[in-house]
Amino acid sequence: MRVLVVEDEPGIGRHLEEALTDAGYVVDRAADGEEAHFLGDTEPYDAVVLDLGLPKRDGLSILRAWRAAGRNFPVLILTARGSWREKVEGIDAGADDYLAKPFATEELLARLRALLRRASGHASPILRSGAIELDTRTARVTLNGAPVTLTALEYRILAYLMHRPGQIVSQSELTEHVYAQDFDRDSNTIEVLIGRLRKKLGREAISTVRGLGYRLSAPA
Amino acid sequence: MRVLVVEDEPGIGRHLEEALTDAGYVVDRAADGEEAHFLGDTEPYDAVVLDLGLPKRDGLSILRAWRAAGRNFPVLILTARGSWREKVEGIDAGADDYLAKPFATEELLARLRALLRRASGHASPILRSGAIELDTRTARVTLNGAPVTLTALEYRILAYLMHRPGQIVSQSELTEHVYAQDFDRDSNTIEVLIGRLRKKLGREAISTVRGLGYRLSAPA
DNA sequence: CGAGCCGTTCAGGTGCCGTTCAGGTGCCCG
DNA sequence: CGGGCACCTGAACGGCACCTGAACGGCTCG
Repeated sequence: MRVLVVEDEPGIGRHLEEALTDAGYVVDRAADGEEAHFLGDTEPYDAVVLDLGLPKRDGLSILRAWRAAGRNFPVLILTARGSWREKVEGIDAGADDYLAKPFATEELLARLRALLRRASGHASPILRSGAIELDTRTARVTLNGAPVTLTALEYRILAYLMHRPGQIVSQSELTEHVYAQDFDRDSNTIEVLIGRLRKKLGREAISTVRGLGYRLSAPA
Repeated sequence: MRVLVVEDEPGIGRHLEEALTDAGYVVDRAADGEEAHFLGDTEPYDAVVLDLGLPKRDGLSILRAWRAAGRNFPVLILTARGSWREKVEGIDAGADDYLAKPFATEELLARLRALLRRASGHASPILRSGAIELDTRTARVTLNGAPVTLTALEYRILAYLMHRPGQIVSQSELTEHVYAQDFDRDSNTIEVLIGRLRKKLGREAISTVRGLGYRLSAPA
């Protein structure tokens, strides 16, 4: 899952970046409004953490611009303590959740998980697909109840696929969501990793649709 | 386990701090309402001991604010003798237990252990994970019944891990809960201590999840 | 003041894993 | 039937996250 963090204050920003990276997300960071606007418009994020009160351009106006342009990733806004006016405006502008500063990092992680879950239409933090089960809270995967150990990248790829069960996911979509900006393109890393996932989860767990991409579970 | 003590009277405060530190907790201290509010909002405490009747800001309103913001660490409030009104209000505001002043230090420690235990979903004051057993009352650890002597920091790390069995705990999460505020970051102390724990408890007792953190007991 | 304990630092080592590469397989086209 | 393209696969590499042994230095206690 790839997340954009928009936060001008360096300290909080770095802290967020680290916490999210620790949690296994791919993180891009924007320190001012213009950069944020551009990145949110061009890169396919799975969620955005947006601080209001930025230099160069107000967070709310960026959010409205994104929504007007049809960008519909979930947005979690960070507001100053107790300023409920901002919360209301934020919700109206299209935010999905808000958190008052200062906040506990663990709470932000929990809410982010909830947003990602809701955005992909799941009710539970545990994703299931056939015999495969993935717990987004503990980053654990089991096959027929037996634990499977995955590497960090294998896990990210599987998690992305399981958020879109049955859908075809192209290789380029995968690389965009599993890596940060600027990633060398012509490489077959994804193919290798898909291969390793199949070895661990069973060949039929992931089917390939020639010319289009990959899909979870057999076409049957 | 990291605990916040909110107490304005210097004598009692120092006494509490010392007793809790002796018992192996990491203690932060707040002497007035504003500081307490801020710390509870920003730092990831495992429990809070909260005296009502503070300068600058009332304890109950702080508690309500924390709860409204979704902070759900267990809170033990200290009330004046026999003022059951405060107790009722405290429970309503989201306290988990109360203790009348003056109190016996032993009792406070016992109740705190109970709160921490409940918060992490354990029924017994004795935590078990495979062959390892940790008694939170006496701070004793045994491996296959044989006593193991741990240093203070080793014990804290192990206790935190055992409160979250099977979950991945990142290095930064460990430092946040095992040390007080402001701790020099780029250092490999945690790695060294994990290494020493493994030497005492068996290499497989703690498994490392590369890039994410550590976890108790092998995935098998 | 000296001894021992313990948390921390440092330097060097190890092994994992993301990546690359070379060659193979099977599908689709003519 | 043959060639080409998309994808697969086993092996190997190399960087970096993590490990480890040793030494340091602050602290407590006799």
